[in-house]
Amino acid sequence: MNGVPRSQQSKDAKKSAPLTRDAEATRSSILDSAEDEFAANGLLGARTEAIAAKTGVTKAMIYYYFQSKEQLYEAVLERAFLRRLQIAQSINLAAMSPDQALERCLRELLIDVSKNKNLSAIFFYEAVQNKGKYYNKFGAMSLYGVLAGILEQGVAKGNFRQLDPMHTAVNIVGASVFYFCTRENIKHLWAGKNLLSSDMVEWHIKEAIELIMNGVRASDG
Amino acid sequence: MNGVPRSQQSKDAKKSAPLTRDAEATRSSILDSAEDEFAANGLLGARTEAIAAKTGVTKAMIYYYFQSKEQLYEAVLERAFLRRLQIAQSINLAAMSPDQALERCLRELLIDVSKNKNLSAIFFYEAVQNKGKYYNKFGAMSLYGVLAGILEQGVAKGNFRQLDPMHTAVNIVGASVFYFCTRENIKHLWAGKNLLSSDMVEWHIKEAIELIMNGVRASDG
DNA sequence: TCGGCAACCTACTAACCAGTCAGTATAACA
DNA sequence: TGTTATACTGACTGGTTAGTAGGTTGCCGA
Repeated sequence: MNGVPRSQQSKDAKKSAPLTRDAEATRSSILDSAEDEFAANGLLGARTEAIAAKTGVTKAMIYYYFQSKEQLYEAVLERAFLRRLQIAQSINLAAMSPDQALERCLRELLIDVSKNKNLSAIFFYEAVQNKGKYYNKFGAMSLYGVLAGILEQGVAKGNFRQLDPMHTAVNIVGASVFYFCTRENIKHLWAGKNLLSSDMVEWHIKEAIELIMNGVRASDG
Repeated sequence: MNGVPRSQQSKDAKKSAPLTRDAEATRSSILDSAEDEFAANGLLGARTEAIAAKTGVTKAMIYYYFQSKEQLYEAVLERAFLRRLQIAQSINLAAMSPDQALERCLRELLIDVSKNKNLSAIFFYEAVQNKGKYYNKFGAMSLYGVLAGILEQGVAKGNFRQLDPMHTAVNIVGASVFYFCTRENIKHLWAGKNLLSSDMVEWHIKEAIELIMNGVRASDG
């Protein structure tokens, strides 16, 4: 039974259990639990005791690895954004037409958000509750810049209709992530179905991309 | 100096001041302050002391008029949704074409959300943090039903392309309200401009409606 | 002009929560 | 086998917060 902390050994493990006395695994495990807690309740509403309990360690461990609740939150954001950034940078958008670039960019965003169930809620809490205070350190807003750039080029080349790139970029992100953010609220529209199941996610991606691509395309394109 | 509670008299009034010993005015004034506080921090993060201070009364008054923080929250939701419902019901959508009905519906929603600066944040917190627990009492989800109904008819009549009405309704709401929810985070995209100013709101409404109407319309329509 | 009640306040409690600290257990190495 | 660094714990503190008990003030009717 190596790999499970004493307080959780021989019990039903709640989450990815850290290795016994494995600093790196414990740290990572705290980050996992913290991500869940921050996604559910935001920085303000998150309880350090709840994070500790979910990890299977005592609250003191949080302060052993992270100096404060705030710094733990920043670490969660940083980890989530490094993942996103790696995905975004792996695509060579410059080589594509605006049409292809936008669709590829959207599909990548939607897949990423659907895979990491906490991403959309953390993103939203950070924007609404913290007003982007911690985000801006990680250059997270670059997504809008990338989208607006693609849209601007598309307008110039005549692929897209006369639209405002920045407003449209914001509205596109809204159309894409709203489904994930509010999934617990809207799921009864589909009779309580799990909106993160692969068929529902695929369906959303299809509908979102169709709405957006038709929405930006020039009518004579 | 009638109309101002003692604790706020001869001071700089912070908000809509209740009348002295005017129960109805005080109650309404508490609701105003509570709406601000809940919009900023959610049910969990809201502080009753902050609501009391903003109103210019003591915390005990909140419990005099409302039995608990939770019931105060429900009262705030109810008031906000009665306003929305009245607006929605004042339009005779049945008499319009799907195209007209959708555009009218969206314009009305966007104007409403832009006028009540708290609406989008309260909506968001309720959906994400409370998972719609309190919403559903007021049939607030009817918005999705109305939109999906219009879309379904539009598809049947051939005005709109082959789309899924429910998914599209959700994505449309996302494209419309995301701007308002995240306004404090995205405002630096417009050099810190106030995104609720009338020219910015009009611009957003124009861009959102164009994106959505083009997004749903049949290409041969 | 006075009695009663509705509106309002002061001062409190019990519970909670972020953060600390003194100390214990364990792995790894001498 | 003993020493040490580090992972880890339980029990605590100070500050905060939802909610309450009981007293005070001002209005209105008789």
